[in-house]
Order: sequence, then structure tokens, then C-alpha cells
Amino acid sequence: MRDDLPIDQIIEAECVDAMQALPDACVDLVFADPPYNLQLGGELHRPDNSRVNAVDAEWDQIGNHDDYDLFTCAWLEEAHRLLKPDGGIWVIGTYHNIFRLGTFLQDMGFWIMNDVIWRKSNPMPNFKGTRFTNAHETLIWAAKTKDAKPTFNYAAMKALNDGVQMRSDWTLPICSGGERLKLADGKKAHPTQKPESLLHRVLLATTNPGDLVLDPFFGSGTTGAAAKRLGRHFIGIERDRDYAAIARERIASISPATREVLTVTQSKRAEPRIPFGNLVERGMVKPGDTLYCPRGERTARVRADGTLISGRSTGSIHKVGAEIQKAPSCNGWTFWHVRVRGGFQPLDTLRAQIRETMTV
Amino acid sequence: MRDDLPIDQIIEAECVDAMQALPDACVDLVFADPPYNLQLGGELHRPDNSRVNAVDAEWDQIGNHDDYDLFTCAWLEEAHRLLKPDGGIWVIGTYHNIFRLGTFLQDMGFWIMNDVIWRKSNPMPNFKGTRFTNAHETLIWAAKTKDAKPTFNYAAMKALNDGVQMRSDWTLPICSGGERLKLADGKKAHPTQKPESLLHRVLLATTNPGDLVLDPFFGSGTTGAAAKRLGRHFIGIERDRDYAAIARERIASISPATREVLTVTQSKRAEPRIPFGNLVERGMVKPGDTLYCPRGERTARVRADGTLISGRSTGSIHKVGAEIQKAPSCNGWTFWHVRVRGGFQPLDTLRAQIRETMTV
DNA sequence: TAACCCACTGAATCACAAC
DNA sequence: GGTTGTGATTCAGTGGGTT
Repeated sequence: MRDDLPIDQIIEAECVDAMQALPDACVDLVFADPPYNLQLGGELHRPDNSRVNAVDAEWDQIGNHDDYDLFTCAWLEEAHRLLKPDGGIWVIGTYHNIFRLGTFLQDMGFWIMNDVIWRKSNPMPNFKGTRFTNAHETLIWAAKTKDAKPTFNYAAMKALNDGVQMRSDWTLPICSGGERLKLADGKKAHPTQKPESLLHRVLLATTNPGDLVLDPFFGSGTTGAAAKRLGRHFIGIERDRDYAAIARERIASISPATREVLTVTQSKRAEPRIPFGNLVERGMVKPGDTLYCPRGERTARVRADGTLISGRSTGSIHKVGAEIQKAPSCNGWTFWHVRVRGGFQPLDTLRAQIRETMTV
Repeated sequence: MRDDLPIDQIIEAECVDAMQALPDACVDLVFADPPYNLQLGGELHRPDNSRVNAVDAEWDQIGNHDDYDLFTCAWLEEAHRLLKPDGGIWVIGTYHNIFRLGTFLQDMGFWIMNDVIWRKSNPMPNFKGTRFTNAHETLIWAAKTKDAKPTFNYAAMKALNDGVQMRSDWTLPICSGGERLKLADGKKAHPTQKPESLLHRVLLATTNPGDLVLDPFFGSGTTGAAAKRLGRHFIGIERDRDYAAIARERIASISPATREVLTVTQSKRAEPRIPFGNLVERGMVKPGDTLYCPRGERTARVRADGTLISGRSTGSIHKVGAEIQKAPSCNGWTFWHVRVRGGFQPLDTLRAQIRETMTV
């Protein structure tokens, strides 16, 4: 990681100013919880003229030029510049601002991966009875570009959800009780403190240990707290000195998890590749041996170079498997079986034996 | 109600053309399920190699964001004109289009009342393990203007929800089984037929009996079906003759206002499943914490994704529990314990605490 | 009848490394 | 940058048929 960055620090400044001082393509992830009740006026910082013009062009399509859109465009443009090519961004909001955030993300070339619903298990009721209880907030997860491959720890998310795919709706409680930061007078320290559980899931899903996360609206520092706990690094930007001080104190008291427990469930795609030919070379399967389908109704014979032959079809275990099933594709490792005493065993178990010897 | 309107009829025309032929301020509610403008890649296959029947209809291919925005603007402008002063509008979409819909609604002076999440109890999974399961769609409910007082049947919603306020997230199944309209060849009649339970809730919440509902993208006629059942009137606009014919036949076979519908509407209320990972995210158990056997003679450590590690064994609380006991299975909730002052407490009691907060 | 197994399906921006 | 080969990847539910 670059050593000229303010790693694990909180910058006290307007977010666009601070972002402009950082170099291109330096962060792995941006997490942004922007305010939507801005007290806009003369105090709002505007970027330099060239950038305003570039921004203007973007949302002539939208036809609305109010200060909130100008501000949103300015920090999103900077976020785009600061992200590495395969970086990702999360934004969170409510119906007051999330539609504008989503539209701008799309217009700027970000590529939406998911919108995610934070379904609050204990929302504030609607006292007037004039609407539905506002029981959720919306997050958008987007890649820097359409072709980017942002980090997604699919297997870890599946493990976290008891073995079934993590869905786009997350039921989590709001931040309350002991987690909620309080001032000396007992009042809450920040009006919109997010629960660490939310950031835990975001960071575990879309970053790796050691990654750098930028939060341009740092607030009470939940992003930094979760990042430190999970062995990620952060840069926080916060214009309010009191909030920054609270966040610093909060993060200082956190001790990170060890490397061992940060090693999460890995996808099979990450495992080393074993050519089928290795099994032949090692004598686990011999040239001339017969391989069987799961139900044994079709067979193929192994050739010395690790290809199969079955009727007119020859080629890799995958190609032959696909052709005899007339399927678009086939995983030969799980499709083909060898005969063992009294039954069949998939090639995959033989591959696992080789992998076992590799890791030791 | 005006007698020059095509009440309870389906107009076969392009939606903007048909809307322009209607007079100002004549409808109480607009419900719109516009094309989502999906941008799909090639073919998609399930892990069992079957092909996913994608939404590749010509009507969904609007083009780029600019074309989609022009189209959206045109019909939303007409919708605004057709609404009575205290009228309301619902739109539904996914992340592909919902942010643009929301932004335009706001820019045109509509006033958002709620965004509502349709949380699908049985969504299609993500077959390639590349993203979170797309398990919801988003609806926006808006008033014609900031000062409008659109109909909201608060008490009816509360009653429908077992006596507690209706939240902004609705768990309902997708349209399948006998409800799904089929052609003579057994194929689905419309690729995106919405469940009647969804429209039931929308109409019950934001219209009164006798009200007039306009649906400019009528499709298979779910809005008309729900309206007729609930004693509301509708005007449908659909440019596809086949869809219009299907909808006419469907609605003709419906008899209004039976109790039966209410039972259809109730979603199944099951005891919520709590993944062990939730305890980690919520900080009830921390990455690196040690878990103990009932008698404490064996231990495991918790990883950040909610899996355990004990010696060479890693995986879910159930899997690791079974492996270290050399048992075929294990209920990790009762097997593993956390240390509390002076003793041990099973994970099950922590899970019970979460259930407590969710069900109230 | 009940239990069980198998086939099929749903608004989806759905792989990736090596050559 | 395009092409090719390897091989990873699914949940809840309906409905039909068999045991």
C-alpha cells in the first residue's frame, strides 16, 4: 500500500476538498452515508470550475440543478477517481436521496451490482399513522465500471447465512443500547450512527483483509470501527471536529481480530488447478481405465494423455461429459466416477487427495 | 364518476397516446409497472444445465439511459396530468430502473410518501455465485403534490398486519402455481406477471371502494383483477393485443369482493431462521472468541464469517461440532457454549434473544 | 393416504484464467 | 484484446408420478 496516504486516520475537512488531495486509484472500496438534510447555502464548497462544467454536462439529462445534486455529483466524481480499477462503492440512503444517488451512479459509469435493503428489525414507528412504517434503508453496491470485477466473497456470505445464498435484504437491528455512542449528558453523540453489524457484512462481503476503505462522511466512525476489527484499513473524512474526536476515541479502543479468524470460507474457484492428466501421471487412474456416469449408464475410457474417448467423442473430461449429455457444459470432476469396491467414486475425491498433499 | 371515461376497459394503444386522450384530473390512483429495460448478456444456465427463460421481450428493450429517460418522462407527465389533486401514484421496478423513476417523480413535483420493498419469499437464486440473490423489488408510493392528501387506509393496513403498523417491507411470494396465467401450450402467458396479493395490498391501502385506478402498462391485467375483486374501477392501457385479450378473459372470470381473497393475501408467517453469522455481526459473539463443549473439554474459535475452526476442522457450528465428536450430525446451537461469569451458556440462548427482538 | 422422489420454474444487468 | 478451455454454480415451491 502507498505510504503517502493518511492510512487509518480521520481527515477533518469538507469531503470534496479532502478527496481532491488524494491520488488517483488509491482505495479498494468507498462506503458513503451522505447527509440528505444539508443546510445548503453559501457555505457549500464548490469544486473548481473545470470540474463543475464536467459535472454540469452529466446531469443536463436530469434537468435539475439544485445544490444537493451539485454536491452529490462532486463527491461521486471524486470517489470514482479515487477508486482502483476493480474497486467498489457502497452508498446508503432513504427515499429522500437514494434515487438521486442511484441515478448519478449510473450516469457516471458506475455499474450497479445489487441494491440491498437494510430491513430494520426494530424501526421507529410512524406516530401519525399517515404512512407505512419506514422500516428500511437502501444501500447500493456498484463497481467502478461495467467491466470491473469488484471483490465479492460469495462463499463467506453463504457461510454467514447458514449455508444458503445471502439475499439482497438484510434484517439487522438499528444501533442502540451499549453500541450507541453517548455524550457526557447522556444524549446520543451522532443522530444517524449506523450499526457495526451492517458494516461488518459490507466489509466482509466486498473487501479482503488489508484493503483500504474510504468513508467520506465518517460521522461517528462506524466504518473505521468495523474496518479495524476486521483487519481492513480506512481513511475517514469528517468536517465536524466533535464527531471526528468521538470517532478517534471509539476506534482507539478497538482491538482487531487475529489473522486466523479473518480467514473466511474460500470459494472453490480460488483453489489451485489440478489437470486431470496429473491423476494419470500419478497412476491414480491408468490409461485404459473405464470411467462411469453417476448412474453408470455411460462410460468413457482414459487415454494416456489424460483425454477421454467415448464413442465418437474425444477430449477433456469436461468436453466429453458435455457432449455425451448434449449439455452446454459439464464439470468432469463430479460427473465421471471410478469403480471402487462395491460402488463408484467421483474423480473429485481423487483430486482432493492431491490437493491434500499440496497444502501440507 | 365521469361517464365519458372507458371505465373497466382495456385500451389497446401505446400508453402515452392513450393517456393523452383522457381528460385532466380524472383518476384517483395510477399503478405503473413499466418496462425495466434489463440489459442481459448471453444465455444463462442453472447448475443442472437447464436454461433460464429470460425476459427478452422486445418491449423491454428501450435502449440506453437517455432513451429510457425520455420515455419515462413522457408517461409520468401524462400520469401527473390525469391524477386528481389528491391522487396518488405507485411505480414498481428494480435497480435497473427504479432510481430513474424516483428521481423523475421528485423532479416533476410528485411527493414521495414511502418507498416499499416487495421482499420475495421465493426469488430466483443467483446461479453463478456472483452477487447477492436479487430477492426484492422496489415500489414507490407518491402523492401528486407535496400538499396533496392521498388516501391511506391506516387502520385497514394495521388490521391486515395482525394489529401492528404495516411496515415498508412486504414479504410476499412471487406469482406461481395456479395463479400464473398459462397459454394453451403450457407456457407462461406473460413474462412478468405480478402476484395479485401485491396489488391487493396496494389498492386496499391507497384507494377506496369505487375509486378509479389507471394502469398504463396493463400486461396480464393483475391491477384490473385486484381492482374488480376489491370493488374498485380501472382503466388499463396495453399495446400488445395478445396480452390485452388474456387480461380481458381473466378479469371477466372474476367475481368481486369475496372473503376468499383475504386468505390469499396473508403471507406465511414462519419462525424466522437465524443464521449463526448474525450473532457474529451483532457482536454477541466476536471473531476470535472461543466456544466450548457442554463440559468444556473441547473448544473452537469463531471466524469473521460465522464459521468455526477447531484443529483441522472448519465450517458451520454444526459441521465442526459433528466432526470433533466423530458424530454423523450435531446441533451446534445446543452443543456449543460461550463462557459467561462462572459458567457456560449455550448459543441457543443467544439466538432466543434475537428472536425476541424480531417477533415483537 | 401419506411419503417420497424427480422434474421444472421464476424481471438476471450471473466466470475467469491462460494463451 | 479476443479466443479457448476449464470447471464452478441454486432456493422455494409446484406438480406429477411412484412406493
